[in-house]
Amino acid sequence: MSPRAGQTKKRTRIQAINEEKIVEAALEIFATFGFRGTTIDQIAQKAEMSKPNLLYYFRRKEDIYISVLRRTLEEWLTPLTALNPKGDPLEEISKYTALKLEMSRKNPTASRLFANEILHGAPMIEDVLKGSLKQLVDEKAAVIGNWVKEGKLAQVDPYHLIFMIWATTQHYADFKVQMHAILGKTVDAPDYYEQAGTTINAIFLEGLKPRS
Amino acid sequence: MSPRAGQTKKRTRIQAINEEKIVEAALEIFATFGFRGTTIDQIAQKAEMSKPNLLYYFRRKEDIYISVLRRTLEEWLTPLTALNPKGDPLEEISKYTALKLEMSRKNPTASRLFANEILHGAPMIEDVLKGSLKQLVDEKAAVIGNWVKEGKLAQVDPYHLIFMIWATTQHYADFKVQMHAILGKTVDAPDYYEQAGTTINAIFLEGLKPRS
DNA sequence: TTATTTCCTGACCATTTGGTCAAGTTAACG
DNA sequence: CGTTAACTTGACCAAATGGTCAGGAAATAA
Repeated sequence: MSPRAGQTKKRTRIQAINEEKIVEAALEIFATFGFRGTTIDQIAQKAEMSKPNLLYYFRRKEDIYISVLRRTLEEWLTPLTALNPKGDPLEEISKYTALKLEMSRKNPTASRLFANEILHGAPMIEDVLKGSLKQLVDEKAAVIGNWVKEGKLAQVDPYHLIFMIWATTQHYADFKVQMHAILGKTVDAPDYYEQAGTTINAIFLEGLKPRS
Repeated sequence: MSPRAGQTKKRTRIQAINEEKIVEAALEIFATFGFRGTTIDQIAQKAEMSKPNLLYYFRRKEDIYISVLRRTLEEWLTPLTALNPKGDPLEEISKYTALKLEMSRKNPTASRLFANEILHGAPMIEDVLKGSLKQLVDEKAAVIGNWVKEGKLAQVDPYHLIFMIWATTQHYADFKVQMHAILGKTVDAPDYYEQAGTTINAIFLEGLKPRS
């Protein structure tokens, strides 16, 4: 019988190994070529496995994609969870921003996969977005809203602020190619992300107005 | 003989009309499904034209795509051109940001098309990015750099600032679906983009630190 | 009007690709 | 060791899709 990945049916050793191999290979391919642009053969090849064998673990291409997406999404949202209502507001936001930027640097593939899905209307994860994601964001937006009310932050809309942080940091993963084209090899320099972080942080905290 | 779109061969009346119809239809389809995800049939249907007829004007799918991309890219970069070295720095940047946000609102399709291309490695427009785009950005980054030197702006890296502006504003087009999922119907509210603009501007100018 | 060029279409083709299946191989377990 | 269940594969299929082509319809020019 087929193992039906994702079920709780007592996974075999080989099953665990192979599913892991497939999902890992699929992440990179999907992120690069998108869902339609990816062929099962490509994934199979990268996972060092025959196509029928791959399809033994995941019955449909869509199943692999969803599996990869869910795993990525989970990882992707972790930093926001860490935003601490009891911490210092400016510091918390700085930390969160730095963490997101760090993720864009270390795992741009995940960011691109996610961006691609959203860009195409998020057909596979609409429910997650409207469910757990919305819930988490609502919660953290409330925290930020309180900080604003208490006068610990400038008067800004919490949701738009969160969007701004996402946009700014993920841009370094999603639009890497463009940055590379504009800046030349600088992008690979070790201090590139450091400089990005400094600039982002400066603007988020102090804004562009010069202080004398 | 085939008309070979893009050539300077004395375009007929019908040719002009149909090429326009095709490119316009293609923009929306490509932006929604990506290059690989789009079928010629889809474009033909949207352009109210048979597939062979469409292929009479554009020999290959790629030709349509490139045509759409180039046209979009050009429009997309116009606002940056308007950044005036002799204007007031903060005002110029505010204006530019507002303009980009406005474009994201009015023409999200173009933004998504572009984002999609970059995300997939920009295989078709690498030369443009490294050419005219780089040139333009270099020029404007120098302008901003001067403002910083003159003490009219806070100490920030001009390139990263430009990236931040792009990221923040385009996010409203590219990640619209996600925002919609999180905020509910609010996204369609008339004051939604106004609120976005206010927040973005406030942060870019003043930062998050509360001022008493 | 007539000749010529441009435009348009149905039918067709080759390739790609998601997915199946019967049969063989390997691992696990008693 | 033997039996059973899990795993693997080559061969195959149907549908989708990019693209061609010969010939007909419509403009346009003479």
